[in-house]
Amino acid sequence: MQVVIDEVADLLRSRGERMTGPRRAVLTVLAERGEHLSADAVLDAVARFDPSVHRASVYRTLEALSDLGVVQHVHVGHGGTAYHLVRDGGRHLHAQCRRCGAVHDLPTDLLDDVADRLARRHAFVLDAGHVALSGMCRPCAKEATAHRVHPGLPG
Amino acid sequence: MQVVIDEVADLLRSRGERMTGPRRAVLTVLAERGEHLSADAVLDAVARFDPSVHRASVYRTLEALSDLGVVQHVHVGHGGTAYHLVRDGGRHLHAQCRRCGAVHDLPTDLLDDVADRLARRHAFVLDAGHVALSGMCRPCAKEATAHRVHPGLPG
DNA sequence: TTCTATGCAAACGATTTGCAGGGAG
DNA sequence: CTCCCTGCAAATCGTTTGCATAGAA
Repeated sequence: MQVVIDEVADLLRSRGERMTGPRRAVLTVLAERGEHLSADAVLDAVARFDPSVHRASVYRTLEALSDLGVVQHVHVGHGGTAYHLVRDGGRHLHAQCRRCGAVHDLPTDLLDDVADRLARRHAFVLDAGHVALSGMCRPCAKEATAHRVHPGLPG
Repeated sequence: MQVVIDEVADLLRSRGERMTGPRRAVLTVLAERGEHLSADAVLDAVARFDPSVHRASVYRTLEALSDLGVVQHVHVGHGGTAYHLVRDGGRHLHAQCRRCGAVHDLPTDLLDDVADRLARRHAFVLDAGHVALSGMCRPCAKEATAHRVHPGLPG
């Protein structure tokens, strides 16, 4: 984890930028929880060990780290954005459950065929990882079915 | 077009709801331009023949028509939402160019195989039409390449 | 010392809500 | 005559920006 911070620090300095407290904090949060976090979730986690870090700094840090290529963001349904460290595996795909909101990682090649078809028949160059596919994870799908009102019953 | 309005009016009344001026206006706009419109674009178009229709009513109307199943929305990158009438063909898919913002329609079956794989191997039930795939249309992809700074050139 | 990044507060754009009155059925 | 829908204004949510200053190199 310290390794991550040191590497990013070098990267920053090589561009005339700086490693600071808020940036260390954001990196730590993203590294410790391998998940996809909203800006707000990052802020919360950061605040837990340094409440003086300001909301705006979190946004600015996430942007700076994105420019560096260290962080990526995914657009998820309903206008949300999720951030995560770029892992060694490189770009991967995402699917978000519209019920519980969780973001799942998917293998990079899942949409390769679709990308081919899009390029060939629809003149469209797909950037598969930038927007999360939408749907429901199995547990939520089950619950949703269970809670659905049965035909014939009141309500 | 009048047909659309009459049908929706019946649907509304069958639920104890009402066909009103603003709702007629929104339906007309969505029917006349078969495109995917943002709430703001709908407002603009509506205002052209009835400026007294309020922004809030457009949002409320779009929501009401969505509940009816007459209108669908798609989430597009960067937090936008696009609305369109449900066409006879039923659910279709969308791809948005992240450069020019245009939303393209795609055949419904494009993601069938992917949906199968997701269900089988990743316990995820895909709702393919609800979020637009992201990428670039060919013209934009060409321009983006052309405008890219060449290595070795200043800038 | 220099110049980037920060905290703060205010601005922002898209969407939502409470309320009293207007109008569809 | 009812009660849903509307216009209006204010609130809300997530994000961005201008500014003076703290602090990294």
